[in-house]
Amino acid sequence: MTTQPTPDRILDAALKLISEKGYTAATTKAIAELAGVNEVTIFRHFGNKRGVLKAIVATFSYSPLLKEMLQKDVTWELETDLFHFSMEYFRYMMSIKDFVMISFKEAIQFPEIDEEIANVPLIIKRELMEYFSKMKDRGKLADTNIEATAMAFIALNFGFFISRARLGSSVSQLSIEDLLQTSTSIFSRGITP
Amino acid sequence: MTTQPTPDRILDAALKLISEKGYTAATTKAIAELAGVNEVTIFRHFGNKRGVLKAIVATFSYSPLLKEMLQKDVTWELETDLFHFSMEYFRYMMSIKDFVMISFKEAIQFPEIDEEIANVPLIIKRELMEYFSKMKDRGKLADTNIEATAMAFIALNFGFFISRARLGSSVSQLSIEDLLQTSTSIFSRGITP
DNA sequence: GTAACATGCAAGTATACACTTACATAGTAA
DNA sequence: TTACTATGTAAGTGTATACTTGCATGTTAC
Repeated sequence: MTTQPTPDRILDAALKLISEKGYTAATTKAIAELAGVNEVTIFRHFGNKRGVLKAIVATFSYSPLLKEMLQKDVTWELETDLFHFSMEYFRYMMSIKDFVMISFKEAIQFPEIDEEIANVPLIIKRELMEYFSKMKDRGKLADTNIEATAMAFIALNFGFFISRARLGSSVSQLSIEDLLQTSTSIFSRGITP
Repeated sequence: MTTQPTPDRILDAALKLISEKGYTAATTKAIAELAGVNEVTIFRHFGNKRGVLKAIVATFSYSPLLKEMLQKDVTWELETDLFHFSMEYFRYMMSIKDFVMISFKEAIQFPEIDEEIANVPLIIKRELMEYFSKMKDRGKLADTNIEATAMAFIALNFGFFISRARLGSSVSQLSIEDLLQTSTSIFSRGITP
């Protein structure tokens, strides 16, 4: 059994507690306890509490991974691509779920976090619009406003993610796969010429 | 100029500060200052800080208003109804925006709030499913899974609301009306037989 | 073996916070 | 007037929090 290095354990614990309780309510004492280290160790590594948050933000900083992910495996078959995109998007967002939750809680007090998260939909919007443009050129897309179409698709997937992340499956027992299957089917039908 | 009664002013100030900073970071001192009252007055009215939150939750308690709103002005013309629904939903959510934000921040620490908010999609889902069922009977709906369809439509609208509430129009300059027009058009096209 | 380093432990400081108490004051109702 | 109610003011209490300091201990690198 390999133990994680101390700073990592601290960041993991902080991520969990801050995403659950918010920055102010997540005390350094509780973070230290959860990480299994002494409270002073936190200050030795990160200077002060804010330094811990800054380190968390740094680990989530925008990576080209997202853009890459979106461009991978394109088949130029509308429903296939939209479903694939939705699944990838959902997986990606779930992987940064705790960070998204922090950004919801601390957006006003820590604008740096907000910027980091607000970037995601912007990147996705650009990629989607490019994809839709090309599909239009190929005659595979009805004559709709491309930006609005992209925004609608983003809203749809974002909505699914937030519902699951916040409410779990209490609203609907259906699996994400089923839900995304249906939604992308409806959506692609709605924008097919 | 009529001044609001003291308890109301306190609740308004608390709603604003807690929705911005979260429960722990919104101090009673700051709430009192914003409300223009003395700090002790808060405790005289609400006992303790938690009492303030409880009072806020009470004012947002589920009213039959939402259900009523959803059943009003149904024309049994798919696109018209969906657009009307989306606009009403958006307006309603915006009116309780601060409360939704609090529920995002304090869900784990105050389950009562969570229940209150988690109710909204449940009610809407039920109403939407009933509407879709009837549309199916009238032969105006393609043969899709009704629950998944309702969930997709909810996710779509929820996504738009959260985007606006959190990110404003930084992601897209298009007006909500335009966005909802496009999205409902796509959606209704996608589920029309 | 020894020096450097990371961590634990114990104790402490200053501050901010929720909340209390006692008293003064102004407005309202009988 | 009198009595009551709502609020302000001033002063305080106990606690929790972020953060510091000094010293002990164990591990690693050479």
